[in-house]
Amino acid sequence: MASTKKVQNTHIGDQIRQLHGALIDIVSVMNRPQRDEKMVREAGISLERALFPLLVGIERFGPIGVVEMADRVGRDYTTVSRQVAKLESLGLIERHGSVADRRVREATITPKGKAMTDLVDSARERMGRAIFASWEQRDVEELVRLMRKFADDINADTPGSSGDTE
Amino acid sequence: MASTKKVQNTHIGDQIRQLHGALIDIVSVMNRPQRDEKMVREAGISLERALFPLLVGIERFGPIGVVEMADRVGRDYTTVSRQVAKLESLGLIERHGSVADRRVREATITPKGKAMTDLVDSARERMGRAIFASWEQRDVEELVRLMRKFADDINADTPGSSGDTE
DNA sequence: GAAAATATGTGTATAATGCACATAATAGGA
DNA sequence: TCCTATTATGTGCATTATACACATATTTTC
Repeated sequence: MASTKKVQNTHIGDQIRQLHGALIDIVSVMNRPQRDEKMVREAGISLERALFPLLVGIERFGPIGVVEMADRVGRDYTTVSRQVAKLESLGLIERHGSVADRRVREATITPKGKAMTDLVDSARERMGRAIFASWEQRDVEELVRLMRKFADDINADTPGSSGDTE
Repeated sequence: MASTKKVQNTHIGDQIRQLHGALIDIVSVMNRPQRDEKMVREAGISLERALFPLLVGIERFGPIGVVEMADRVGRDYTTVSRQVAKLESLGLIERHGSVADRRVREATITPKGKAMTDLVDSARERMGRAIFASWEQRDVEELVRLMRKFADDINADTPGSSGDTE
């Protein structure tokens, strides 16, 4: 029991390091703003760098309030408040007071905003297809399954929005 | 839900969407600055938000020049130039002219900087252990293997540093 | 060796960010 | 019910981050 556990402990430490390394590499590619921005600019629309993640987040998680969104992107909610207002003024999102809680002004993507995220989505899908073309179907399925599981667990492990203040 | 395998094209599109969603969730957790910053602050050191990714990148990829680093984090190299200079003035990294190319001033992490990244590393390992405690050993191995494979392929697919400049 | 390309750095204007503070709505207890 | 604490949102303001224009040093190419 003891010796097995010990070996396993060092092993999992190594695995966590490897996993983190892979994530850094992936995010590194995702971070290159040229891809998204260039594409969007070619579509005749210009959007500030910091606004894009918010637009994508609203498309994905909307209707969503400012505070929850801020927690997701890891920025102060006052910052997000301004940026969401900007997205609204650009006509890319809409906001309506929540019926359940009238303090919340829930943001939803508009068709105009959706058109922009669709552009990026299709580009991402093209890239994904190119990458997975050489993969075993089973490996793709496993990657999706395990990545989803990992995301769920890491989210569950995190106290989320309320436990981490200060 | 739908009958599997039949239309592989739509299936892979769906898988890519799921994968992207999982990645967003994971990055969302990684993005929460509270964890890293709070920990570092508790260690008696205060470090600006934007400097941390650079420090981690230098620890991981160093010795590395400004331009390559900028490409990795997706910021203009003039921005990175200033921030790397700041890290240097804080004694967290060192820079020496490359012998192969004297234009390049390669940045390397110092023991003081390493102590900071080690703090975060150990916190990440603790979190990872907590999450994977309930996982099948085989699933962990598969996640690591496939995530690494995915990172490699996505990096290979990307033209890298030079092919994307406007 | 001259010209083009590359790595780095600085000046400057603009955008982003966060803190202090304010307002409105909800929740919970007396 | 009223009173207080909490939460969601927004604004004023100072600071930081960012990127473009420009400059310098070095390498590469022809």
